[in-house]
Order: sequence, then C-alpha cells, then structure tokens
Amino acid sequence: MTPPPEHRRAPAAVVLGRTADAIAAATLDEEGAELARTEVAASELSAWVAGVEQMSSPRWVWNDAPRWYGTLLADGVRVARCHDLRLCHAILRDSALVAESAAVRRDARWDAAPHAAEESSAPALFELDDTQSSVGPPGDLDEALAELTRQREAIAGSADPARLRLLLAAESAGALLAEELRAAGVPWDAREHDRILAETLGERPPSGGKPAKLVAAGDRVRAALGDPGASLDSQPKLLRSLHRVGVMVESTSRWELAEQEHPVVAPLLEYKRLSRLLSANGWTWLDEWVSEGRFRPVYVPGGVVTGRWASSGGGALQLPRQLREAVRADPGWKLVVADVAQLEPRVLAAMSSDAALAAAARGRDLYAGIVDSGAVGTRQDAKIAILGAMYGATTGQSGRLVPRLRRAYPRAMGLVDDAARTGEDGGVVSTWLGRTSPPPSGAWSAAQSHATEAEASGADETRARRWARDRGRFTRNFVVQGTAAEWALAWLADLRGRLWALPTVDADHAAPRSGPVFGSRAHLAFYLHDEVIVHTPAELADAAARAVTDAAAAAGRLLFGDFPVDFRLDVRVSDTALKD
DNA sequence: GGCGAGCGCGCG
DNA sequence: AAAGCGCGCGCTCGCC
Repeated sequence: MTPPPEHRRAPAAVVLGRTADAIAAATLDEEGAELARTEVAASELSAWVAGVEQMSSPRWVWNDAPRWYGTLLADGVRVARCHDLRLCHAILRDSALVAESAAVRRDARWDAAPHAAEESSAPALFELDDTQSSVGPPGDLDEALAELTRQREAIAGSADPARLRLLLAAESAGALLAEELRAAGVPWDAREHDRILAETLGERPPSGGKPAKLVAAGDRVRAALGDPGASLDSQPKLLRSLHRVGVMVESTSRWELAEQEHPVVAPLLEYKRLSRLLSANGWTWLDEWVSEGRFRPVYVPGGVVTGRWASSGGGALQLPRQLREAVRADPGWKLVVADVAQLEPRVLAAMSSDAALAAAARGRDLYAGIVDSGAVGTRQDAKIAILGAMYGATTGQSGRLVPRLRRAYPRAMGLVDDAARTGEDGGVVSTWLGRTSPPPSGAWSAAQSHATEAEASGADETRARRWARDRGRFTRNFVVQGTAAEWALAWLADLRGRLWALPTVDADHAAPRSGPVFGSRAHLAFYLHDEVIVHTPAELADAAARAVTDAAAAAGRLLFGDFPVDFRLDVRVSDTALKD
C-alpha cells in the first residue's frame, strides 16, 4: 500500500543537534533517510518543537534527554516519544544480541556520563555553545545522525531486532519520564515534614545545633557507658567504648547491637535512629530539596548496570517510610499510590516459563501460593527462600530453604542457577529484552587464570573461588532485577500515555506548582523500582487508578505475551503516600 | 583543605 | 535475626 504523499513527507523522526549559535534539526522518514534540514533559533526551539509535535508527533532523537527536555517542559512542551542516543548507545554497546563487529561498539565518545540536570529556570540553556563541550555525549547534528545510523545498523543486524527495539523504546520513554518527574515534582508538605521532625527529634534548634531529643538520647548512651565524654558519631571510638563496658561486638551495626543484653543498647539504637533522620532527611535536607511544595529529585535512568534507575542528590530512592506522611496531594487533588507485589519472582516465573511458579502467583500473594503448593510451610519461609534463590544465599535459613524451591520450581530455579554458573565461569548474561551484564574486570580474569597455574598458593585459589562466587551471585540477580526493571519501564511508558489521555482540568482546579505541562492533568510524581505515585485531580483519581492497573496488565502482555502470569498491584487512593 | 575508603543505614 | 542482590549519602578518618 502506498501512503498518500503528505503522509510520506511527515517526518517519522526529528534529530536535534546544535550549531555554534542555533539548533539544527533533520527530519527523517521511516527508513532513516533524511527529508529536510532546518535551523531554528535557540529561543524559538520550544515553540518550534511544540508545532512539529502537534502536527506529526515524531520520535525526537537527541544526544541526551536532560540536555533538551527539561527546558522544553519548563516552556510547557511535552513530547510523546524520543530516542535517547546516549542511553541506547550504552545498551547496544554491551548487548549480547548485537554483532561483535557492529560499529556502535567502537565509539567511546558516546560512553559519556549524562549531562547534569539543568535547573528548570536556567534560561541560558539553549544559548550555550556546547558543541565543544567536554561534558556529555557529542552535541552536533552530524554526530547525532552518524550515531543514529550506527545504532539502526546494529539493531537491524542483531539477533533479535524486535526485542532490542522494545528495550530501546522503553529506555527512551524512561528518559522522558525522568525529566517529567523532576518537572512535576513530588508534592511535599514541608509543614508536615517539620512536624514529624519536631515530634521525633524535638523542635528545630535555632542555629543548626542538635535537637533536644537527640541530645537526650546521647546523654542516656553516655550514662550507660559511664563516660560523659564518649564520642557516638565515630565508629572506632564508639566500638572501643562498647568494649570497655563489656559489649563485645565486632561492629556497631544495628543488628549486632540488638543481639546484646546491655543497658546501653536501647538508648544507642534510639540515638542512631534519631541521628540518621536528622542527617539524612532533617531540616537541612528540607531547606535544600523542598521548595514551593515540591521535592524535585534528579533521576538517573539506566544509572544501575541492571537497568534500574539511580538518583543523584536528594536521596530520592531512599525516602524513609517515616516521611511518607509529608508526601501530600495539593488541595482538591489525590495521590494514587501503587506498588507491585513480589515483582521479581513474578518476572522470574514469566521469563523462565515456569507454569508452577506462575500458578502460585496468580490472583494472590505469591508467597501464600508457594505455601499452598506445599513447597514450604509458612509465608515467611517462602519469602526467605525466594529472596535467597534470587540473591544466591548459601547459608543460614535461606540457604536451607532454597533446595525445596529447586524441587518445586525447577524451571525458574534453573534459570537463575544457570545465570550464576555463567557468571562464575566469566561469561555474560542478558535480561529478557537483551540488556547484557558487563564482562568481568581484568583483575577478576587474572585472578581466575592465575589460580589454575602451578605456582598459585592456596590463598590465591581461595580468593579466586570467592570472587567467582561473588560474580555468580551478581549475574544470578542481574537477569531477574534487570528484567524486572524492563517490566517497570514498560509499565511506566504505558501509564504515561494513559494519563496523558485523561481530560485536563480547569485553571481553578489546577496545581500550578506541578509546572505548565502537568499542573492541569493527572501525572506521575514518583517512581521507585516497583512503585509509582500519581498526583491527580480528585475527580480523576478513579480513572488514574484504573490507568495504573491497566498499564500493569499491558506491560505484562508486551513483555511476556500470553504467558499466564499476573502482576498484582496494591493500589491506594489517598491524600498522603503513607503505607498502612 | 581536598579526596577516597570504610562504615552504617535508608530504599527496592 | 541476617543471609544473598542492587543502589546513594552522611559521617569520620587517614592520607596527601
């Protein structure tokens, strides 16, 4: 079928790059052939992108999403699709699906770290001449076009182009979403945060000193140690103080202290709890990271080798449960808080086609299903056994339970056991969609080969074996954690589209602090591995909750087709992100 | 005074 | 109880 001419001329993709004083854009057709080239003044870029987006909704191709999209969003421009060259390069470079000879593997300039996230208020972004910048991947149009060509060739020549396309689309959607999450921010009630701090630590001290309850806890510890001058914040000193009063621990970690019977233990654990809250998420954090009712963390898509996101600054991925009450919808808005129950074992069931494990998970708590199958006796045992199987536990209760799972779910356990063996042998493993683990380091390989030589000492052999097992546990977990991250990206990408399709609200119901794009509509506000928070006008909360659930089902089908595994969500509509 | 390592602990 | 995976960050301390 021949499409009408006007459709053929509509660009399938637009590649953006920079010149010394403007933006250069190339429009491409479906096959990647260049249709036209345009120059746009930097100050006009957002308006130009908005127009093209409305007309043809192309896939925007750029070197690095943070470099482009933050400013577009600040200008009120949202795009539907992109291809993030930096992120896709990293995947293709390492993927076992890609031919060894592929040119994309050999251009180290695209191995660059991401650009630091721009302040959304930075007006000079598009004025900067960063074509010569030493930070981030190459910035000019011809470089971007050349890299895109290399990537298209690598995909087309790969062992599974369809999977890779899915992975790269999901990764790129994540790149968009990371900027959107930052633009919208987590709705944060600073007064509630302050109330929690004051209740736990005592009132905020005027000049950055220690709050009263922390001081009091410290005094109780020093009294129990019989040493008014004891230093509690220095691990070596604290350890010596504990030894002096007969608490013979090897570390000062919480779990080891908790095993001890001594009057110092309770106040010390309390002191540690308060001290942690103050230093990690106290008033200093609040001042630095929350403004105008929003926490705007910096997400780093693909920041973890497995494909999980990392974060940079603000500790976005470590928000303590204690502070969830400070996550609070704007007036007239609601939060939809949803997390996946037992994501990783469900993913493992699907990727290994383990029908028995999938059946245990279907329509219920997966751990309860394992108990019902008779493999283990209690829910707690099931949880410990599953975690042990995915992490490679060999000792303790977990190590004892894993063999029972191996009998009950041989396909699932076979998959992770194979991944571990491959890693121990120095090989690489891949996720369901083709993200591949890094090869072993030079030191690792040298240690392994040295251990087989005649002059190797027993210590050499012991060390080599330990490193091999360490790597086996890493590759064992890589396939599951990485595939779970792919499922989560598919979930997010689908949800992002569903939320965008919901109606917008009138200006008098808007949440302007979520920015010009998202202030008038339900939007994603937070994402953490297997959990999302949607901030939505109250009247759309039910629709948003349905979108979250429907997106999870769609993600399961997209990755695993008809394989009968379900991804159960706990979904709550509430004013706060508090978990029960 | 800057920098990296080690510790400990928050999250999944 | 932690064990077995993946992170980021604040703190101290030794080194330069």
